Amino acid sequence: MEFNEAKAQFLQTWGALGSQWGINKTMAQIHALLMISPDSLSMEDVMEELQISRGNASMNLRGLIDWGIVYKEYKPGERREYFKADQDVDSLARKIAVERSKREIKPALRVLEGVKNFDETDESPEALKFKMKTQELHDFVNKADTMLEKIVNQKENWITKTIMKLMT
Amino acid sequence: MEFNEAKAQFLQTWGALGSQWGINKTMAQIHALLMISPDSLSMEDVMEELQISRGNASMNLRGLIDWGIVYKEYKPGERREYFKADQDVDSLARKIAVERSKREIKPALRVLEGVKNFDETDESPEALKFKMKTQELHDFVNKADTMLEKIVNQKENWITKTIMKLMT
DNA sequence: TTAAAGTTTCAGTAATTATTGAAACTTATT
DNA sequence: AATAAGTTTCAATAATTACTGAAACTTTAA
Repeated sequence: MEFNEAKAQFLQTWGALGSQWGINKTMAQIHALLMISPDSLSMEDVMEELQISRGNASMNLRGLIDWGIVYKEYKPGERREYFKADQDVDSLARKIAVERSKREIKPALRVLEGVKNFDETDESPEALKFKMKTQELHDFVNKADTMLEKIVNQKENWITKTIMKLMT
Repeated sequence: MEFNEAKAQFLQTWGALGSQWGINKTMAQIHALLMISPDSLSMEDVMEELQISRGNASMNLRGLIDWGIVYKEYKPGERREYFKADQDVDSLARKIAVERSKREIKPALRVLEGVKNFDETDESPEALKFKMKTQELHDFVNKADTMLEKIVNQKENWITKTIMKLMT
């Protein structure tokens, strides 16, 4: 296997993994590309490598910057912007976890809170079961979220550290 | 807020959460519906409640059974099949975690393994960086997967137990 | 062995999500 | 202040993914 083949397969796989985990394919691929590039890349470079349009590149680069995992870089004397991926895999994962908690888990928790005690007077079996189950789910999602926070808040190398703790 | 409103909102939210986490909306909604139902439901019931077609109901119920989180039930004397959700939220999450690891993480790991040592002789800066980064990512994904396994293998109430351990 | 009750499959269609490409906008340079 | 280099936006379109509905299939029971 030579370099370009390996690279294509990697970009492909990382893109697929991304879309399974809620990040769109192109965004994941751009990120992968920036991660393996020794130097930062211009938007043109990204468009060229991944064969995507300017609009697509622009939107997804912005998305990555919003996630806080890609930075703009300005080269002295150069007009155009260059992009660079956060090189630390741990910090990458930490940021993703924090963002997804904020964007998805926290809002869902709020809905569950609202819904679980909807009408104190309704004591039909359906209503009781509903209250019970939504309470349970709320507690569960809440615990999972708390766990995520704890894992993520170990300063560096959190995965290793957490595995260590779990080794008992 | 009265029951039906709360229920609709819950089904809605759980469906959205599902699709963000890689389970399709209808599948997540059927599952949610079965979880809050005091009795098991027939396919007709599910179709009726969620206003979906027979084909859709059939496929997604099968999907849920494949995930191992919904069971068929046969009522004595009755011809039709009834469906029932696993009632234990912990075991639900555990099964999802195990399945997703099997279906998505493990295959991605295999690709990363294949790709990270593609051509021993290529020592261009691009190739070196690529090797380094894919190695790093492989190690990371592998550790995350191991962590998931460890968390999941604590027999019951794994979230609570894991949080306890992390309390240090 | 036939009919009735129920379930599955899948081609066609609908809904959703991602992408393009060109125009509008911004910023720097002469 | 006009031009050039670069970036962003967004309506139109393409690609993907999910859903329908009817036909084919299976199982049970008369």
